Amino acid sequence: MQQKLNLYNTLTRKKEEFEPLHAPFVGMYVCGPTVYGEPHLGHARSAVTFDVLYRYLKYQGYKVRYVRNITDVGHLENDADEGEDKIQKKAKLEHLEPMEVVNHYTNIYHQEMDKLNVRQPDIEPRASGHIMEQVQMIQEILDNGFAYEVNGSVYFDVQTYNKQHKYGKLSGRIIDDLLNNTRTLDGQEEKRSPLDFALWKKASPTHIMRWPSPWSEGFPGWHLECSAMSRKYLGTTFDIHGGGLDLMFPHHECEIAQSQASCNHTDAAKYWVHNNMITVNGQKMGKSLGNFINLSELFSGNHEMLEQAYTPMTIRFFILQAHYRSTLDFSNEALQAARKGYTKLMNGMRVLKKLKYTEEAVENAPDTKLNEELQKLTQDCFRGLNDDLNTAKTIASLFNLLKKINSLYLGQIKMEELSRGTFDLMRDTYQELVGDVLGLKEETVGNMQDVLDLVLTFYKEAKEQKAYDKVDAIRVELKRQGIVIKDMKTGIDWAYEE
RNA sequence: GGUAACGUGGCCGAGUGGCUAGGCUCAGCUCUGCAAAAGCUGCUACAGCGGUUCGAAUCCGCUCGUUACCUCCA
Repeated sequence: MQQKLNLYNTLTRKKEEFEPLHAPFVGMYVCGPTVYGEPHLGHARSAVTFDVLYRYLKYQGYKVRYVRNITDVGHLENDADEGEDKIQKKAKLEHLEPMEVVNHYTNIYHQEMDKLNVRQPDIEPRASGHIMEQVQMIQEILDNGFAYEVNGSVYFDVQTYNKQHKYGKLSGRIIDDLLNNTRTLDGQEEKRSPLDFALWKKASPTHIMRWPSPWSEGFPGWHLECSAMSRKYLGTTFDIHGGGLDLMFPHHECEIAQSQASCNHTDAAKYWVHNNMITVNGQKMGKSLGNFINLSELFSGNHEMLEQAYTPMTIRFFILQAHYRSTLDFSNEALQAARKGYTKLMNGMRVLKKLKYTEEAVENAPDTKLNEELQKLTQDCFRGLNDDLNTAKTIASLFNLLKKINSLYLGQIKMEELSRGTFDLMRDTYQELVGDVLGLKEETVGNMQDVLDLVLTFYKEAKEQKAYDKVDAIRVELKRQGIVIKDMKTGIDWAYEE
């Protein structure tokens, strides 16, 4: 119906028309969180961005297999041999088993994602559950001559690899520049080159998380898990690989190299998609800078940078109102504006439910110009999404559509001016894009208890006035909602219907 | 130091040569018992300086400013 989806491919630095390798199937892999801390706004952006991509692909009829991993091992504090595993470090701090840490933060991640209406991926593999696959992959890379073993650890040989393939193709890095500018880190004497990265690390005596391997008792390197798990569930080459822009180098670059080195498949994925960062006062929000805001803090308002609490849908809308490849600056003002914009869209959903196309209107000739305008507006909504998932554009178009919807509701535009087809198109486009694709849903506002108390006050007044028709009406409606009124000598109260 | 971006009106944020972005804020109008909602109208823009072009926020150059990646981070 519309033009096709175009995606910006980091690999080619161009927008490309999306063409699956094996339509109608689409394989999509996105780097998930390392579960050693609470999810923050940055996690939300990545998750929401790829959630919309997932939803839109499904909306277009593709059969999508969406894999998003949980990193629960191998992610070190830094690249040096002494670098401590993030999970293990946290476990020590809190006197917990590493897997307790992992479970704890994985659960929180899931809860927060649910609140943001982020759909669960089809497969959510954990690195620690795929050690065998990773060991096998290392063996292949060794056999192909692109890795070497030193003291029980295995490193990827970047320079040997670079002679046959191009290391740095994704991030646009030149290997000589890297060599000249890499900072010297402690504990790298095992490596032949500072650019080499670990595939397997021998565990030091104090290291808790360890597995047997042909080389030593140890643990896999961070970059390996994504290669091994994407290959296992999506095949050696798949359609889309996503993640945050900060993972492009070295993480994704290493993934491409590992894939090529192990099974000689180029690029691992056809489209590499990266979301940009969220900034605070123009600076990246990140763990290392300590300026990040956890999602739970946003939802509760409990953070010094927050003037108030913001609901999950406000956050989702805030993220979607910018294009995913732009940085997005956090501020209370911006979030407050997002809240209002979101509410406006939701009010539109409610209005639309009440609007009915009147059949008798067909007698009158529709306004051709208006119909064409509305059809163009609906097309604009899709055009935005198709243009590299530009949700900002789509939302702008939805607001334009909303003006017409509100005008219809107020009778400023007469229903008979529309053709049935135009009305259906407008309604379906709005409802499906807002609800199914953008994933915005209604949040109940206010406190049910307060509303009920108010109803009971009117109920009591009606009884005192002996207006029993009103009294009965209130009873009937509340009962329909599963609530019964209890008239007691001591007062009036309500209870759930048993 | 290397590489790559970015600088849009009070705020956020789209827009890669000519077509109103949009949201929030502010002011006015319509509607309205009051108010709100909604609709309509208005208000301030493209960091600066040059250049290319019939025409540039959009292409090129320089200057200023900001950021990211190069080490863990979505």
